[in-house]
Order: sequence, then C-alpha cells, then structure tokens
Amino acid sequence: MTATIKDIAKAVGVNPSTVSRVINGTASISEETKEKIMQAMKELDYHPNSLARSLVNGNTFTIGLVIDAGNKDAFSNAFFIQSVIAIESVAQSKGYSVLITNHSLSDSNNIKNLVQERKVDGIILPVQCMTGELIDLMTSSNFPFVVMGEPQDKRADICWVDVDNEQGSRQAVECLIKSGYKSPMLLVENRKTIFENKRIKGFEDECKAQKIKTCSIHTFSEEKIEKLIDEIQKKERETDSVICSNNVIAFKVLKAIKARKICVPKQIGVITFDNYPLAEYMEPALSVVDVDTYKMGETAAELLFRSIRGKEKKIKGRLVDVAIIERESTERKTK
Amino acid sequence: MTATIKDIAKAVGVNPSTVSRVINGTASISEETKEKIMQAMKELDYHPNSLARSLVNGNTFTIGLVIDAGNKDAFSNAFFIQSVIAIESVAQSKGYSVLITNHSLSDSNNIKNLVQERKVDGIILPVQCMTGELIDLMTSSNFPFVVMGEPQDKRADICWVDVDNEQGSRQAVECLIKSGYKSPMLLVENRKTIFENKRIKGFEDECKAQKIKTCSIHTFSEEKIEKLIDEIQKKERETDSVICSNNVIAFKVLKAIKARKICVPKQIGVITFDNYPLAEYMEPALSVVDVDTYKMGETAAELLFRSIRGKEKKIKGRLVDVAIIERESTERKTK
DNA sequence: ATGAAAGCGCTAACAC
DNA sequence: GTGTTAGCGCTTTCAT
Repeated sequence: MTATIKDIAKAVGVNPSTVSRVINGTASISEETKEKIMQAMKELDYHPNSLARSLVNGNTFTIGLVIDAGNKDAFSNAFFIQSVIAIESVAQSKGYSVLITNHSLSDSNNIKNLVQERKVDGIILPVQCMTGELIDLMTSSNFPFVVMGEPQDKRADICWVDVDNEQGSRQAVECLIKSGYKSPMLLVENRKTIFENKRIKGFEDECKAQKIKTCSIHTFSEEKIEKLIDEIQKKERETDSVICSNNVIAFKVLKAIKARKICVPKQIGVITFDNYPLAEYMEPALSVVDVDTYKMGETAAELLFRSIRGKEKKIKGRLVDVAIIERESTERKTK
Repeated sequence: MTATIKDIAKAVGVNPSTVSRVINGTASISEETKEKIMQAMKELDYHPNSLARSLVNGNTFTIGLVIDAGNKDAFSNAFFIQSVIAIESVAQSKGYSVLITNHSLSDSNNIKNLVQERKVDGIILPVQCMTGELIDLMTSSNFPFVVMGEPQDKRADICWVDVDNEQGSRQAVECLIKSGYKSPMLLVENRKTIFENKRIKGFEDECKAQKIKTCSIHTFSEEKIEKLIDEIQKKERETDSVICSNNVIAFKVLKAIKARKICVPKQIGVITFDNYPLAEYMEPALSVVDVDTYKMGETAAELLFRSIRGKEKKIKGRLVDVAIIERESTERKTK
C-alpha cells in the first residue's frame, strides 16, 4: 500500500488540499505546516500518483516518439538512436517522459491511439510515418507534433526538422575541390526521396559538371558498382572523386576501387554522407559529411515543447547544420 | 472537446456504466443497446481516456525501458536499438506502451520515479543501471522487472536475460577448428565485466592452449595492437587465428594484420563477436558470432509480462543462443 | 440487462 | 493560510 495524499493529510492533521498546495507550491502555506507536511511525506515515502495528477490537469507530461522499425536498414536505425537519446534528454530536462511506439505500415492505429487516448501531450514522428490521415487528425485537434525529416507535403502548419542535405553536398564538393580534386561525381541511392533530391540540388549548385549516378544498394549489384568504377577509371580525367549518399554505397565503392588497385585518395577521392562509427576504421579512413542526429533530435524536441507550451505557433521547418570530417580518403595533397 | 463516456451514454440514453460494460465486455448487454452504443461511439469518435482508466484499474498498460545513453559506445547503442524494437513489438502485441528513460549515473531518480509515481507496470533495465538501491526498491515493493545482461549480484529473485557468451566462444573456437585452424587466441577488452569472463570461460573450456590477451580499445593504442600482431606473426605456428571480443578490436586487428601483408584468412583466421552491419562489407568479410539482440529484447519483454501477469514467479536467468555466421575471414580451406 | 452511487488520487474554485 | 466541495473520466459494487 503506497501512501496517498489523504494519508499524509491525515498524519499531519490537515486537509488534502493543503498537502496538494505544498506539493505544487500553488499557495502560500505557513512554514510550520509546510515543514510538518514535508516531514510526513518523507516518513510515509509519499510519491504523487502521476496518473491522478494527469487526469485532473489534462496533460500527461509525456511525449510520444514514433520509431520506424519496419525500416530494416540497420544503418539508419543506428543513427536514429542518437535522436532518441537527445529527445529523451530534452524531455527529461522539462520533466517529461518519452513514450515510444512503432510505426507499422499496415495501420497507423497505434500512433492514433497515442493522441486519441490522451496518452501523450505531443508527438515526434519520422517523415515516412506521416500519413495524410494522421496529419488531419493531429492538425484538426490542434495536437502538437514535429516531423523528423522534411516532408513532401508542405502544408502550412507542419513543423519539421531535417539535416541540411543541400549544405552537405555543397560542403562535400568544397572539401574535394579544396583537397585538389577537380571533378566530383555524386552517387545517390535514388531520386525519389526528398533528402536525396536536396543532396542532388546542393551538388548541382556547387558543381558545373553535374555528374550524378543512381545506384540503389538493393537493386544495384556489386558488379554494377564495379562497372561504374571501371567507367570512372577509363575517363579518369573526368571523374577524380565520388560523393556517396550513404555508407553502404561508400563501402561497396571503396571495395570495388581497391580491387582495381586504384589508389584512394591519390587517384580517386571518396567522401560519404553519414559518419557511421566504422567509417574511421576503414582503409583509408573515410572522410564524411557528419550528420548530427543528436542535434536533430534535440531540435525536434525543443520545437515540440514550444508547441506544447503554446508559444510560437508558426514554426515551419528547421535545418540542422552538417559538418565535414576530413579523414584519409580525401587527402590528395600531401600535407 | 473530445467525447467522454458520459456523452455517449447521454446520446444513447443509457447509464455511463452500461457504456463501460460494452467497452470492456464485462457483462452481458442486449444486442440492441450494444449496437446503439457502438454506433454512438463511432459517430462521436469516442476513445476511452487511458489515464482515467488506469487510475481506477491501478495499472498503466505501460512498461518502462531504461536506456544507457551515458554509454558513449556508439556500437553498443547500435545493437541496443534492436532490443528496443523487439520490446516495443512484444509490448504492443499485449496492448502495452513503452516508456523510455535514460539512466544517468549521477542519480537513479528518474528510474525510481517511474516505479514510485506509478507510471509503469514493470521495467526492463540494462545490468549496468542496476544499483542496489533500485533493486531494493523494486523487490521490496514487489515491482516486476527484468535485467538485460547477467548481473554480478545474484540475488534470489532477480530475473535477467543475456546472450550466451560462453556458447559464443565455444562456437567460435569450433568454427575455427573446423576450418582448419589449430591454435586460436582470444582478444578481450578487459577481464572485469561478467560477459567478458563468460567469453573467457567458454574459450578455456574449448581450447587446451589458453591464449588470451586483454586489449582495451581505449587504453590500447594502435601501436600496441600492431605489436601484438607482430608477436603472433613471429610464432606463427602457435597462433593462427584470433577471436575478437568486439568489432572495434576486430577492425583494428584486421588493419594491423593487413598492414603487415599477412593474409586473412590464409595465414590468420579472424572471427569477432557481434554482427555489426558493416562486418560483411569488410575485406575480407568478417565471420562473426552473431548476437541476437532482437531476441534478447523479445525474451526480456516476455519474461516481464509473465511477471506482470503474476505467473511463474521464480524465473531467474535466461540465455539467448548465439549463431556463427561464417564469412571470408575464416575460410582457410579452399572449398 | 441496466441504473445509481461511490470512489481511484489528485487539483481548483470557493469559502472563511 | 487553510478547510470544504466538486469533479477529471472511468470502473465497479450494489441494487433492481
């Protein structure tokens, strides 16, 4: 039997509401009774029941976080955990808990339940989980939410956070040029997702010769990558460096390049998006466009709390800066 | 304004309790009124308030999951996410939500709050978060919890799940022997943690010559690893294969070996614990002891739910099987 | 089969 | 400064 507010009221000989007041600091209480109440709370090991509290206050001090487990890409998951940690950290600092729920492609009911059953005060969700139905539900009920990743659907009042992919490409090109490369090529996985398109845009902005190849790691076999490398090698003057849109592409490319005894970084420079923990252990150590997923989660959480607090209604999108980490794979110039 | 149980009662012209009964199927209701009530629930878009429900039922249909973000080891985090996904999945199948909270070394208050403020019905926590104080709190209040990782402190009623590390070492040795290697060496990070000791034990059980080296990736510089490899190389007859206790060791070892133009797998076989997503992209592709973190999370969740349901009180520990995945790095025999 | 009423633990509006 | 009262939304005896 855990102590309730009544128990401690009885113990001290006051009314439950008085106890409530000292707990919440919601009215001025005489030092004396306050002392006694504090004392009793300690002795009876009292802890307020968050449920009861939420029920009357109408808020749960909990935010929902949707994770996309269906996304079997172990790589993106590995990144996402950083966002999770950041979100939890911000939430904790505000006295909030974080409820996670999986996004299942079949139905978004679990997410809908979160908002409809009043289990959370707001939600952070990855862009791929953002169905129209869900958006309707949340916007119509004025329910606070923040999207991780830039949505295609640019409705007025959707608040989102993303990595600055355009900037990423631009900086990658700059990094290569600065290192003495003349003609980079961009290798993307596809041209469908918005983030790939941003990367393409940034690349095109910065690079006169717009050499871009699509090489999905799923449909694209190793042989195809190898052919691509052969191609690059033949016209070496044309392409002397590659920017890979993700780590798997980078690893396959690296493998194919090395199998041909082409030297990285001397003959071909390689830089990749995403600072996967292993990138620095590769040979050569991979230069990367470091995507700060912690920062992204942190920003998302902060935006969500602003929305929950009701301040600054009209925040639309927010981009998180990327940073280049130069390692061996782009060291053409001998220092 | 969201509809409450009263609203729908009023709409149909019945008592709130009747509505409650159809929601919970807790009494026999005439088909007619049941129909009407269901209808009204749809029309008014009614969703039961989980808070109110929990308050009266005394359970939250939520479990707590402690994550160890302080653990800056990006590698272990990458694995842990699989457990998180598994736990969420099991929870969801039972109609439960998952509340995550970070473990901060400074104080375990946030975890304690979870149980004391009745926010969750049970908790899953990593072994490193398991302070004596916390255990006391949970056992004394008969609060269900499951530990991920085998605890040092073997109290009677602590329920834990771990990977079968002993089996892992044994199978790694077997795999090497089967592939034609004669004399493996085990490289562990330290001899302090229980899981390293289990790996050592399994290795010793299986291997007459008990060659074990400690090489913390933090205190152990690349040069030291290189020296180690030099040593191995000199007495090649003695050591012809290494089992690495984690991926970082494996990558550094691989690098050092290759720098010396020693051929893997011909001259030295390499196998490592943990099937990090990149292991298969290494050169040569790394054979691994695959630790099924999904399964581990799943098992933990299942045990927790048994405990919550009050069945099978006395479950102590449970080991999850490992599996060897043979890739190029142990292919001594040409097939 | 259904209604009435009490109560889960807490807070807040209104008294004094 | 503190007691009284009502009520958050739901479930659950106890009636009928």
